[in-house]
Amino acid sequence: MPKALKPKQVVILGPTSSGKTSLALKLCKKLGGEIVSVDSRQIYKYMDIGTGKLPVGEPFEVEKNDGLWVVNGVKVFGYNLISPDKSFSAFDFYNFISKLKFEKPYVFFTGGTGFYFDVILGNKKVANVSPDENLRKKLNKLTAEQLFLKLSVLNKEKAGLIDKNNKVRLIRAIEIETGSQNFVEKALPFIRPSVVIGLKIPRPEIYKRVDRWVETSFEALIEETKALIEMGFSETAPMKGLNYKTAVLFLSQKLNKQEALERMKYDNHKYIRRQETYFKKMPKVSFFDPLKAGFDSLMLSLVESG
RNA sequence: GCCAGGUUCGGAUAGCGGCAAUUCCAACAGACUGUAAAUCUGUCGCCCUAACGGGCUACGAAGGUUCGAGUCCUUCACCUGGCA
Repeated sequence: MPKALKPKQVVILGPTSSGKTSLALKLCKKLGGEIVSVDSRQIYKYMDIGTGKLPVGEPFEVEKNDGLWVVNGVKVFGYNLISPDKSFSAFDFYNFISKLKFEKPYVFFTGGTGFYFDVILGNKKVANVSPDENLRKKLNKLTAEQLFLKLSVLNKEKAGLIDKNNKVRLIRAIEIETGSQNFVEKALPFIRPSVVIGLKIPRPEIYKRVDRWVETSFEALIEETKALIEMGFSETAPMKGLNYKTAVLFLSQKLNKQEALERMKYDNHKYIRRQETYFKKMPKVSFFDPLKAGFDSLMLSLVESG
């Protein structure tokens, strides 16, 4: 067994279809490295196609284990952690990666979930109050207005800052206030990357790329969704998210193929925009366009010197 | 040829005398402190103003009625359905 190395940490973030995984795999091959997927959907088992666990168009040799895939000999942590009916939070993700052991000189944290990055980088504070499903269910019956009122009574200051229309936010805020007497909110910095690479492709180009992905993955996605429904996961949260929700509508014949493809493309465009908005304000990110000439060698030298 | 229905902001749709005009999609901008591929917000004819606001141009075309017209009337053009 090699000694526990302190690997060099590199963050690669970018919207869907920007080529994060391809880049990370290339760099791992060249430099010796492992990958941690920072992605709130790739954690689910049985959801490989729709969450884009592997870049399309290239053949891969893959060994799939829970929590660890080996892709062309490169370890990828963070895939297949749980089944789609289980809930998983940013905090759970933090716990998962804080237990990982690395054996290579480099580790690439690559993904598209900005919030997860913020938590593991320590950019965002988290409170030590666990989710309370019963409370959430109860609160969910109230209107946003009622929730806001409730929060105002509990913590006026927080109520002043919160988005009054966002029930999800309001419920969590109330949960924190009522959940525990002595909660603390603290940042949990886990990684200190030497470089933070942001992938950014001009809109028309990246839209074209996802569109192509949607077209080529559609049939496989439908098969995957069918299997998920057969396993009894149709009512789970990830099935109501990007791509899968549209696949479900197609399978129940609420949309025809043309409509489903269009819907899926638009949803992905929207998602890309939301990701870009998030990444834009994250500190210390250097953005690069992977479509520009010399990108691969630029990345190589950046990572080595960083 | 006759009868009926339609033509509205990139697409679809509401509107039945006070309208720069509804809603959805697209597009664009943004929020996010244990659901984050989720959830939520704003803008969306042109021009001026820091803002309240103001000006201009617009609902197939041309006329008309009216203080005032997507909205009513007339004619024309195009599309759709029924009868010939």
